[in-house]
Amino acid sequence: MGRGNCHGQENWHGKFHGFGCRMTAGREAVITVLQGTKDHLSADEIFIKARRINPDVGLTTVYRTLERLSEMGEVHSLDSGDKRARFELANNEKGHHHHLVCTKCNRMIDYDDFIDDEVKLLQESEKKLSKKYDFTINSHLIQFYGICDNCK
Amino acid sequence: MGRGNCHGQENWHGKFHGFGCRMTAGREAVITVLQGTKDHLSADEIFIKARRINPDVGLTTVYRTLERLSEMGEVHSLDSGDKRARFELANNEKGHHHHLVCTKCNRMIDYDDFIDDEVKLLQESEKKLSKKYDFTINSHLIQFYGICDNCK
DNA sequence: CTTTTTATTGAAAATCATTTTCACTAAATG
DNA sequence: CATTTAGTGAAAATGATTTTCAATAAAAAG
Ligand SMILES: [Mn+2]
Ligand SMILES: [Mn+2]
Ligand SMILES: [Zn+2]
Ligand SMILES: [Zn+2]
Repeated sequence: MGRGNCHGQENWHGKFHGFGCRMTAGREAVITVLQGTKDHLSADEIFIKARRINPDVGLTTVYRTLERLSEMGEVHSLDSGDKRARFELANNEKGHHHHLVCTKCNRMIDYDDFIDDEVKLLQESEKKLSKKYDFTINSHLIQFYGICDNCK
Repeated sequence: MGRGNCHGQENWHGKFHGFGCRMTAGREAVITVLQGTKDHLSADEIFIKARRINPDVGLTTVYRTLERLSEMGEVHSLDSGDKRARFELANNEKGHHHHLVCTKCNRMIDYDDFIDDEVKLLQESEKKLSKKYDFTINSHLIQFYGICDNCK
């Protein structure tokens, strides 16, 4: 029956190879952690979970892997207002979404409601702004800040 | 002719007093710097400019003043993607605006074009999202990321 | 104008997430 | 096997921000 890679699983080995990189045990652990959570984890939190999968992984490798994956466009680095970065897979089942950010516990809540309207408006703005300010727009950020249900 | 404070100048002494704080030479220097620039300066950049006004000001005082003013709602702390925070007066002649952020030089460019449409959409989203997610929304952030005219 | 109270200060040390260094290992290639 | 190059963990370095602490200045009280 062919050679693996059924069930829509991603060919990470191939993706890395395309960037002149190798798929290693450490990187696999980091990716497994990212695939196995709905949260927006910090490097440190990813490190702890990755260690449960492979106790040999070092924090340095977690940072390096996250940076590599960001460069490859496979991971998004998020700012929760906390001083540490948080990460999520770019291509997850959630699709394009924005975040509600709790200023008390720094939790980031996904939402994709009304996002089509938001994106449509942003695209119109982008077109006009990029012309007016001679500014090449590559991406946008929308976040709402406040207090989450847990925190009130 | 009364006692000062004509010409729409703000009564900083009174503002601080209202928060149980004192108006000092260091704080005045920081505020003067913020009032005198159109840029979005880092703490360090504010420190350097403040020193030209009052050579006795310390970097610590700059940080403390910026935090105090943020608590008072008089200063906005901004994230340029750079690792250091940038600051602007909350009540400046610019009014409510958003930013284009250059990912190459980290410059933040003000814009208020089309902002009414943006804000209107955001307010509608806010209403629905806060109900659906039981999330109390206090503020929002919109930024566009890309390459500024200087950098291309 | 004193005295007392309390906020503010600068310098130096501490914090803490992230990055860099370095000597070593593992993978790929021939 | 021999060579080349990517990847590694531990420890050290970095750099923005915060904290500590003893000294000072402003406000309030007398
Ligand atoms: Mn998300
Ligand atoms: Mn601005
Ligand atoms: Zn919360
Ligand atoms: Zn630029």
